[in-house]
Amino acid sequence: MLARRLRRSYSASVLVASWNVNSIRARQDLVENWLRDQRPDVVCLQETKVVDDDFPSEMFQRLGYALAVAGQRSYNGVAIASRSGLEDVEIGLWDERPGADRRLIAATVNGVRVFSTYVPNGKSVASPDFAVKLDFLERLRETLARKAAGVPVILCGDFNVALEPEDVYDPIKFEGQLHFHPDERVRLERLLELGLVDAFRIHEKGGGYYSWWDYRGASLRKNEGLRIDYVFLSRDLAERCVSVRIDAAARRLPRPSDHAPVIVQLSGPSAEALQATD
DNA sequence: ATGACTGACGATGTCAGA
Repeated sequence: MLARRLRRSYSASVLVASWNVNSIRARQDLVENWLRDQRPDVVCLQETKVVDDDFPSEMFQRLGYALAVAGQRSYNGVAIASRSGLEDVEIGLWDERPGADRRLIAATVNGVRVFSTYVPNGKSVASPDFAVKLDFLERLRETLARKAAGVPVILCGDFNVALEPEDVYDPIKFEGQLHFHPDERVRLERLLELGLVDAFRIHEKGGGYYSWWDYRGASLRKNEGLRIDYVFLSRDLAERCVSVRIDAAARRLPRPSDHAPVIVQLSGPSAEALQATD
């Protein structure tokens, strides 16, 4: 507690996390323990898999988080939790239709526009779902261009795309396959051309760092994973990004999500703007 | 070997995930 007060008082640093939890209800205790341990200021969640009325809101309230949720029955679902308040919550892409999958939510945290997104998996490159995935990435780019131009942005989520060969455990095997097909990588690169930076790559250029490992077989033990969960920062915030880590330990806990959280630490004036006022 | 696990829904299986 003292250390946290000191950090908050003197180092002006905030933690922003993104985590595909693969069902917030199945993961409620694990997430609560993780939040108590890591104390992130802002958390973007994906694959909550629950309608809004059944979201475990009390747990987040108990821990001091304001909450914005966009869920649906069985599948998908995104949320943003913040210890610094949430304003101007918006659900969906800029041209969202009623009944669409719940895959995007945005909220403003002290002047920073925060997005939590769950990009469609695509099923396989040959599937019609792959075209839906490409279309979602394009419309996500349009949404950022229209709704968040010129303001500090944190775009978090499970993008279901590995950007670089270093982001897949076997780039030769994955080339042209789902999660590492040129069409989806180009779509994501175009989105980043709006002026967004992959926070993880600010400080780490090497391979072997992943955010997802298959539940099946020995994927985790052999570190055969994919880095498909990202925190993207607008340039002003990227300049204040002190550290980024993927909390692979959370993937090794009992009954884990198949995704690990990504945690970004920001310092400086923008961080102060994001900071809790407690 | 389009498999292996896991969760939701709601049933003793099917779909989706990545």
